[in-house]
Amino acid sequence: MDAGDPSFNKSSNPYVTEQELEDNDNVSSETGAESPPSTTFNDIKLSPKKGRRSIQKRVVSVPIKDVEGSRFKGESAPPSDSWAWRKYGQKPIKGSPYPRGYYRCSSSKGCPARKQVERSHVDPKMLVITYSCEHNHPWPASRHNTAAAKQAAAAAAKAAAAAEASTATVTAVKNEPSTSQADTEQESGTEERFADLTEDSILTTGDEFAWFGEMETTSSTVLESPLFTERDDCDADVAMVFPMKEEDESLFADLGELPECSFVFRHQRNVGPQVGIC
DNA sequence: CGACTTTGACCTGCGC
DNA sequence: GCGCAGGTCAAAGTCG
Repeated sequence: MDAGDPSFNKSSNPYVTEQELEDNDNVSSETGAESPPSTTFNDIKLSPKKGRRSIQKRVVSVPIKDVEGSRFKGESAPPSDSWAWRKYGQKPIKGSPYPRGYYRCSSSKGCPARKQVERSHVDPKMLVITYSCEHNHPWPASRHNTAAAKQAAAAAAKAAAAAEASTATVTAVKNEPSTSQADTEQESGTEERFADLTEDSILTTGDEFAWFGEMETTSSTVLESPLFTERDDCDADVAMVFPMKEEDESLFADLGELPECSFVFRHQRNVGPQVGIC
């Protein structure tokens, strides 16, 4: 399945919403404008630019509290995900009071993945993360397979403890009575997203960009959130089911060996995130 | 000591 | 062609 397949545009994350983005400049404002207290994915398939090959992007917006427990307390602290990222630049963005941080995947040599992290200037409580990767480039082994990975994992472990409280941040959004329009929209939207979580919403195997979804779903905050136990939808195409921490270990072990093999994340009520392996 | 962040400089695309 | 803005590079400093 090609990354351009419509199914790619849907995420397994029940809290994912999708938006059509024309370009990067719209990313922060668009996602921030909506600023639902949920994760937002946007897939962007860019034409070759600057002599680069086709680049795919996915935009994720996360509540900034999710990352407060991490070591990054600056303007744009990236939430922990399952890969190692190395910051290689930061630039002030015109029209935004917050700088944008540029991160490169350091999970492996030659890793093409990059991400940009910035605060939404519309909603400073939201972080807008743009993942990008060259199309057709296999996703490398997770950071767990590298020395840096181990170091990062150690740091992540620390952050995880600190992030434990932040997990409740997301949870509270779902469980507490809505006090704002945004909350109301988010909650109703959640149900819609659940309903919309069909076959098409699965990041299918063979799609080297399934990791986009994976990255977010493996975010410690999101993964541990009871939000993902809300899903009540069990399909036979789920090959494997892991408790989150097990998933972390098993998934990454396999990833390094099967870069071409993507994973399908499903989130089911009372079960938690699920991983499908082709 | 290696990996990381910071930060100013440089490069490139785009609009005028 | 010029200037602007976004993106990247690379040296220096920091951290574990």
